[in-house]
Amino acid sequence: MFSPLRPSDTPIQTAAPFGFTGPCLRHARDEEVFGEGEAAEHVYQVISGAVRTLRTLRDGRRQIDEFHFAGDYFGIEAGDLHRVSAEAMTDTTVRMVRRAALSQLAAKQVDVARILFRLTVEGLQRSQDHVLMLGRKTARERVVGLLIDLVERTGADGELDIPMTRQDMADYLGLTIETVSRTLTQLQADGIIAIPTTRHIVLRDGAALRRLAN
Amino acid sequence: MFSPLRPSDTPIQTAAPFGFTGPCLRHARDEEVFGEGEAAEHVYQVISGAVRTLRTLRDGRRQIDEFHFAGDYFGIEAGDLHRVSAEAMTDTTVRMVRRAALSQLAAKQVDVARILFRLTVEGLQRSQDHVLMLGRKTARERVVGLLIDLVERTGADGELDIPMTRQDMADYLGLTIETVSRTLTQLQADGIIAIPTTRHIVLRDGAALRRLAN
DNA sequence: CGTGAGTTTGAAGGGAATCAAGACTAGTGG
DNA sequence: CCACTAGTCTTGATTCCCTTCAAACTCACG
Repeated sequence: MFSPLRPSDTPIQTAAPFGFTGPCLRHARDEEVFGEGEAAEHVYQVISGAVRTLRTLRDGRRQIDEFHFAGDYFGIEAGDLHRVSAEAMTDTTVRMVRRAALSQLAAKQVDVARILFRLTVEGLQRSQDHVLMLGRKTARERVVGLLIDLVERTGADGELDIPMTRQDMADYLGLTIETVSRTLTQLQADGIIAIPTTRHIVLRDGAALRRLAN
Repeated sequence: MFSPLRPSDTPIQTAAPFGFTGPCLRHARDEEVFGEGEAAEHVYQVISGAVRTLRTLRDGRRQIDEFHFAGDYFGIEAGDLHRVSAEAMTDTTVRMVRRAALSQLAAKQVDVARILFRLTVEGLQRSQDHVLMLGRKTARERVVGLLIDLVERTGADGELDIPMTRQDMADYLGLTIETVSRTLTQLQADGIIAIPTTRHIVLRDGAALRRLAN
């Protein structure tokens, strides 16, 4: 899955929050934004669409690190290389901000540095939540946790339009696709959620859901 | 993480790197340094000994987020409250740096801000490794991964003096104490490690270990 | 309609958890 | 110096949640 940059992907300059600027790039579904091991010369922000960052073991086992939605930043690294790869989950637009420029800006403007720092610490805390989930929660608790997280980040009124496949959910939750599917079916049978279509989930009983999340 | 690690009994003391200063406090084994939910007014550095940061679910399930050794920082938060608790694993000395002071310092000195940022990003990357391990690795791979991590951070020449209990290892690896014990026994039977005493492990075959780690 | 990727469902198996003793170890006090 | 003790660790037997293997189903799209 390489990313051929089509001529139609004309970069658009737009005003970014906090003065972060850079060209915007479109990526088709499943296209790679950057790959594990590549030079980390940019930081990215999702303008529209959704991105997954992930790591892969040599034998193909895949772990999704994080889902990124409109407004979210990704691709921040300590070293020179990307340690995860990033792929568009749907047709997606991302802004690229040159890392060198960003670090210069942060050196001059304290508020920029502060914002970057806060974004990173928040990422760390999300990762810590992820660790707790993968280390100590049951399949049901994990699936419920993801649903709650998604509705808080992207959901309108308990309605979820899910951009990821069941496989993505499984690879984020440290489960198999079958277990994710079965768990969702069970939650529907319990009347806690409804699944009108595979990519659309309605949270019918938020309180019960939160009780199951732990 | 970052720290060039000395043996745990060598105090770094007086000259704190980068001018981070603050009083040093001693904590006995299993004593709490700070608790989940408490106000996060300090950032901490391990001077000697070892600290675990962890989260606990209401029903008692425990997940250790990270082990911190001499030189390592912990307790950095985005919000006002600590989201993990921290406990001394052995008799430990930690330096407390006032958060407000640190943030003022970072505002004035770019290099301080940069170092803080790098520490945080490295913490994030360690957490991402942890996620991959918990989400997609087998019990054996997890135990081996921990051993390798420990020897790289604290080990002298393939010799490990382990400050944590089997329960700590289990709670870090998302396993039970029995599984950790069985796995270590098996690794010893395979001639890959030796366990002269419970708290002392010798890595006899580093290459084989790395092969098993994935 | 066909076609295939994605999803669901079923049956069987396995890796780690749980339950249950026992063995070790360090610390304590006689 | 050595029994005593509590905490920790190891080992064994069994169970169970999730995985694996397999097949059928759904639905968007040519």
